Amino acid sequence: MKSNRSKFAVLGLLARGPASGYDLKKTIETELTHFWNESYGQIYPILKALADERLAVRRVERQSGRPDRQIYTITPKGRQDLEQWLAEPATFQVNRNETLLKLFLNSQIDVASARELVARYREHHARILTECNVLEKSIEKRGRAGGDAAFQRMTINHCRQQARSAIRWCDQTLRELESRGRKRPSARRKRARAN
Amino acid sequence: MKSNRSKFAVLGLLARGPASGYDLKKTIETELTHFWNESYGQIYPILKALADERLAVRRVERQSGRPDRQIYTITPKGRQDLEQWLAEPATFQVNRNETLLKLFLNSQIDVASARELVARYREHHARILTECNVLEKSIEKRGRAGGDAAFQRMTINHCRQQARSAIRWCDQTLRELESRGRKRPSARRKRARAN
DNA sequence: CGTGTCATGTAATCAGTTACATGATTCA
DNA sequence: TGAATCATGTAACTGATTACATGACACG
Repeated sequence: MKSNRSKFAVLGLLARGPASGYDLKKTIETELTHFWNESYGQIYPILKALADERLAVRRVERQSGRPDRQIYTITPKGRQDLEQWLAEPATFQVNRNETLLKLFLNSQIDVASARELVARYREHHARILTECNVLEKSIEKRGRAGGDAAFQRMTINHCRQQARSAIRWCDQTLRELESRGRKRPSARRKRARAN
Repeated sequence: MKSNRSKFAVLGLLARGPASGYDLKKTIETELTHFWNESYGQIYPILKALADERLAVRRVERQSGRPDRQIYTITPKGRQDLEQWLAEPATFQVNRNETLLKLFLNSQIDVASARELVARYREHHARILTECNVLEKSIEKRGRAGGDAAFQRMTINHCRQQARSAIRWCDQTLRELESRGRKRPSARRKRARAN
């Protein structure tokens, strides 16, 4: 482990209250979906490591009929480490975008598949947009007491605005592709016609 | 290798013309920077693998004074595989956003560091924005003959619009944080005052 | 004389996903 | 009866970065 982002994601969620690995996964999949993800293959080993480092303690919640729940609670030391990490500036890395890569490389190929590519991309972001709206409504309803909800709303706004902007780009790009498709057929189609 | 995205990124760039690993890295760092990246640790082994699979052929360009260049040229089979991959729909994965994660987790902590976080995020996107403009000018100047430039411009537009949208979000969020900072001090500051 | 560029490659390590194993319960 | 949910974990593997090794030349 070097950057440890997953570790602090887990630790940070524990700071909101005791939880099991299963719980955490649920939370990530609902509240953080659009800007974070973790698999069980990361979560469970990390929880174990947190306990080893005394950043969290583990307690077993017995259940009948179904597997016992392993509940982790953050320790003061855990909180301290977390705050330290939160105080450090966030790092940035390139967001790889397969759609843009394909579009870029498509130049040699054909306009129809470029259109297809962008259309799918649009659908994807339309889906995200509706998911953001659903999520926002759900936090409105349960109206968390803490100032917590405001921060969550900020993250949702970010995702929503990015999605909207992506959709606008798609529409504009589709228009461009359309006019291109009419005006000058691609190299590939030219080749096909020549045969 | 399962999804092989890096492999096709490399192959796709070779489709634009013969190049060395060093060349490819350069291209990625300039033309694809905002939506793709590859390290030498990926590029060189991939080039070797492409040659093994006959998707590219390798030739040595002798140089005096400096190391020989290993030039790779895509083969017809390589082009075929590439086109197949391009025709497949792009996959989507969560774009992990460390800033949003920290903001989300910050709820418990303090408003000042949240502000700092967003301010840095803003700077980051302002930087991207200017880089996009520089890049666009550079492709305008050299005015590639092919329809190539249009596709590249599309990818630049995407990145630019995302950056603009991010900046707008930052401004809006900073305003919100400011009003919060005045109205109700965070839990942490409250604790500090209580002592 | 030091920094940056040109140029290629490998090994070690980290980060992350997927597949597999297990098994009871609930709901349609 | 079959699918989904609850629940935890490991092993194998893929994907990607970083550090290391090498060495000449150009530029200020």
